[in-house]
Amino acid sequence: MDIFATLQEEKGRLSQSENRIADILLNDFEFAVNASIIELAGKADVSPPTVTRFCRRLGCESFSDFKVQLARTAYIGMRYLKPEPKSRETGDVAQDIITKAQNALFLLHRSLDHAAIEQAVERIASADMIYAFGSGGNSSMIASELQNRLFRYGLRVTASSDHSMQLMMAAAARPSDVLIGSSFSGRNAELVRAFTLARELKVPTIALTQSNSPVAAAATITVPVDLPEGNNIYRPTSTRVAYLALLDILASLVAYRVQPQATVTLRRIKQQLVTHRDGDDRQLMGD
Amino acid sequence: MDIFATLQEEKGRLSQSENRIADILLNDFEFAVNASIIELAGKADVSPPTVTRFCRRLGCESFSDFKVQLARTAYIGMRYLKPEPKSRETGDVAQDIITKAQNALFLLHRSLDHAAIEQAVERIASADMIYAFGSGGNSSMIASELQNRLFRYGLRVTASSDHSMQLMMAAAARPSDVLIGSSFSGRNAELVRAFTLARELKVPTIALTQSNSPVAAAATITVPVDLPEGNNIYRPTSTRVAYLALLDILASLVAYRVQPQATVTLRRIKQQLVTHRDGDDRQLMGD
DNA sequence: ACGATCAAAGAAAATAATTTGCACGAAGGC
DNA sequence: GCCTTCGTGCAAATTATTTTCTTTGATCGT
Repeated sequence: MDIFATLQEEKGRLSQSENRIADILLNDFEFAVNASIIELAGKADVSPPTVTRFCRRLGCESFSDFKVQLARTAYIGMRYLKPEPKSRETGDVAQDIITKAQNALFLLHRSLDHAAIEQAVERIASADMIYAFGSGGNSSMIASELQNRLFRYGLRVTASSDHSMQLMMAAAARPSDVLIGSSFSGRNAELVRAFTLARELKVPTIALTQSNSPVAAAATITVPVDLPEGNNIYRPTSTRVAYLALLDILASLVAYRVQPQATVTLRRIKQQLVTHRDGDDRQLMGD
Repeated sequence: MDIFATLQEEKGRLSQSENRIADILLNDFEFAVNASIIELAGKADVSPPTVTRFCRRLGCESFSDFKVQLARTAYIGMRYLKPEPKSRETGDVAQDIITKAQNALFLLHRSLDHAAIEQAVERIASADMIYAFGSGGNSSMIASELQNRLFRYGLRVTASSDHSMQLMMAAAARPSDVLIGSSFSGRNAELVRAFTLARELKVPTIALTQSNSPVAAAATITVPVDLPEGNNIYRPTSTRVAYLALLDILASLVAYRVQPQATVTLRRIKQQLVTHRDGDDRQLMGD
């Protein structure tokens, strides 16, 4: 499916020569994608047949198939290695932001934990009440977004970005409910406290956060999101885009799970909007 | 730079045979990217040399160069033509959402109106007060996100998703201020009303919305966002991701414009967070 | 209307790239 | 220590691609 993923897997089993080829792919990808098999072989100090065999090993039909696969994946996947943007021109800034966002999506996709997602979906879809917690701009957006998405499917949900409220809500929750908490850093101490309280009360909790973090440790189910961040403080957060995509995935799966209910509720909301001719109605639904 | 952009430009000047080749690229791109020159020529009912000439015309060195370029761009750009996702399996749903989001970013990037962005940035950076308006879940998120981003640079900004408040705020605004309104559909009547009022009061307005829409028409500056939407009502909104990226672009450019001020304010905010050891502090800043 | 001129496109030949088959040598197991 | 297996390169065979040359058909001026 994806060359670099395969390369990762096979890495250990590669021979010396094959490793030299792999190094070129990783280090001078631009060259690799444009080179002929002979040029590539020359640079790696191996014979062309070795390159062919290498391609086969990675699951490609032929060398040219390999190049196409490579070009495909890498347009997205390799840009991370590039340094900071060239200038402050509109075009460059835009390119940088867009590319990083696409990359974040790419990395998210590659690192998704399907089992965790399925567990989380199961819990959410069957909960009597859903509490969505998150603070600090980014995560509070995620929390309210969760509410925004889930209520449409006829689920009972509330969001809070207020630490004190979160604690009180956690105290009020029951084992048939679920707490979903988002923390980009995984170090939101207040959220950990709420999760710990929930655990004592046997209320299941779902964390959307970095793995190996305090928040992750405190949760029943962790859906991990592990992405590198850029270091330009003015330049934000391709991570946020990844979180939104993850939310979309979760919400879509939940929707499928509760479908009959969802269809009815959506119809009712739509009815409501059309009746009132709200300007943004199409978006609210087409969302 | 980008094969499909070039194809667009050259379109008119292509001969019959070359047009047949172009059609195959557009319609059966999967085939085109995997085929040899002979297969492609066969399918287009032309001779291999014609294909070579076609590639050259599009600015490529050779046929294989062409295939690489094609694979590169198209991994992102062409998936729109594909029908709905295959199943409701976690993996397929995830793939669909991620791909659509990446596509939205790709399309956004291609359609960005640099001039409009620069005008908007200029207005925002020099405004005495910024009012960010948006309603209905998606756009209200954009509005609060604008606030979340801009206050960090030491700008005076408030956000509202409340129609009545928006009208009142518009009435209170001055010509040295600016109103920024987001509407995914471009048909938010209340926002149009606020913009119209602002125009009477000579308060400049910036719309983030579809071009050729009522909201766009009512605004002083329109930063257009024109993207196709999927039609699965459970499946949301790669558009939102595009809006967020656009916001990032605007905010980053504004930040550069007001940099000295921004650095000071950011330092102060960070100080504040570190002092209070808020869990998510890194994110708030790394944002 | 006729011929000159030119662009477009294909056929065949030339070239280049890629793959296959085979043989050799080194590493590791018996 | 021998045999097996794997990795590798060489050379030949195959295949793909490009170049060159030629034909076709259209356009334009006389």
